[in-house]
Amino acid sequence: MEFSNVSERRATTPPLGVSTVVFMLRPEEDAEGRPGLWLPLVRRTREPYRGHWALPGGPVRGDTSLRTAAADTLKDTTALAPRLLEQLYTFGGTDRGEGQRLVSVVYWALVRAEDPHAELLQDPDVAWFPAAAAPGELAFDHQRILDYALARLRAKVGYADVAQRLLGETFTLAQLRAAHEAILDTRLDPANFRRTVLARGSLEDTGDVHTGGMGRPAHLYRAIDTRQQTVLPDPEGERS
Amino acid sequence: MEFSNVSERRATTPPLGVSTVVFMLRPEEDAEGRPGLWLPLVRRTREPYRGHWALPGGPVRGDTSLRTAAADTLKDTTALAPRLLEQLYTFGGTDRGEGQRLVSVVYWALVRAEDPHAELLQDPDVAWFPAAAAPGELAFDHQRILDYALARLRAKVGYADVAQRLLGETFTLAQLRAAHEAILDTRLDPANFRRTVLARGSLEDTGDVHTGGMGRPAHLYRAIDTRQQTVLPDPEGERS
DNA sequence: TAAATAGTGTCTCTTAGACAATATCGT
DNA sequence: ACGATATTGTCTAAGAGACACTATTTA
Repeated sequence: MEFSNVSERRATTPPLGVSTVVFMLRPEEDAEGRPGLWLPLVRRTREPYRGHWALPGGPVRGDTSLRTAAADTLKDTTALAPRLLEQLYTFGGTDRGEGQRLVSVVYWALVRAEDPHAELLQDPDVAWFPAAAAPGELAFDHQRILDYALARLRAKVGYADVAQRLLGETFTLAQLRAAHEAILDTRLDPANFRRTVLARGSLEDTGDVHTGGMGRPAHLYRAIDTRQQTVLPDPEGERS
Repeated sequence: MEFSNVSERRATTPPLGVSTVVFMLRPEEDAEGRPGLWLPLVRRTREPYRGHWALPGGPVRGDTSLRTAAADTLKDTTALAPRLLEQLYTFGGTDRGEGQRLVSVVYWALVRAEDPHAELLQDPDVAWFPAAAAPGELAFDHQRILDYALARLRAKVGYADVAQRLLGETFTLAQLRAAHEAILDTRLDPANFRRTVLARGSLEDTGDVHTGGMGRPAHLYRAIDTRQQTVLPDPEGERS
């Protein structure tokens, strides 16, 4: 962008980092037998906030885009490719905790619950936590960032086809509904949910059914990407 | 935020800048006698893109917040305090035009149409342009940024009380409707607009009427800030 | 008076939600 | 058969939009 108004640029450009709020649907049942939203956190090994949990992140180097930097830190922590990766907000207040100035471009991501747990549990400094009950006091302003990411996710799930990214290739409407319920922390009427989500036109009936469950078998659906976007896309998001 | 995963930070942190898309409602009538959306641009005096128009902006110094940096550049160009200043998006691709890498945190702002024109017109390198018809080829990726800002504004005017910030202390519903029409580039039904906007509960009838116009005098309304926010606020936005 | 704008009333259509009713599976 | 879940049907309430109608000013 270059600087249109100022003739000299001082050597005081603040350091720039990327952090990512990663959400995953943990299929293990919670108290009421329903899946829940979890996120990975990293324990800080240095001051400030040594020992506190923090969002995964890292510095931005001059030769990588912000989005790539976010994707890289995501791969480092979860070893998964994000099913959704969008920019959340850039935090650049002068006092975001313990003195030092840092500008953080924060992304949020959704990943599928496939295999990451094992290797993560080997590292005691990386762990998954319930999104609504982060452990103790998070480092810096990360609790506020997490709250904002959750609020954005909750808002977005109401009008965009987002929750599907938490699930596998095919899924029943009950599973998709469980994902919505985990995000919103409410119960949704199965009948109305079905109509609402089908009306969006982003689901395709595979014809197969999911048998083995409790009651009547449910049809399996697949996400189809609707090329005619109705919502504002991330301007630097993935091309397609 | 500090870096949780990476042990060393390279000295390659990209330079950081702020730019702002400023919208103003120009009361001078357009072809059909209606106000229009305008924005200020700055002519580049250096390479690259010398001579092209660009969004006003500047570097971020280590001791100012991003929001403050945006407000400062706004003051430099329009000499007005923004009635609304929100973060738009952070552009940080590796090739945003003509080589050099720059990360730009972009804000968008609304200002009232009061007095800025005079002093701006004295500077041939700062000028106002219709938002929908920016001059020639803008520098860098600024045309895309402008498009995105317009899209966001158009989306937001549908659910948030934003257009009022373009007007003065008191205004008629016809003036507010004209602002909406300028933003959306459509005509709105006066009757339905009245009901919709009054239902939001953010307007207060002053009791006074606006006389001197063509037909029946219209009541003057005032914006009241509804403390119970229903939309997601800018997380680093103004406290209140 | 006519023209113009402000403001009210009404009608239709769509959508969200509550909730009843039916369908089809495991046990 | 019974319990559980899937799926469909139906009813109501709220909101958006089209449009007729009334009210009050200037010319």
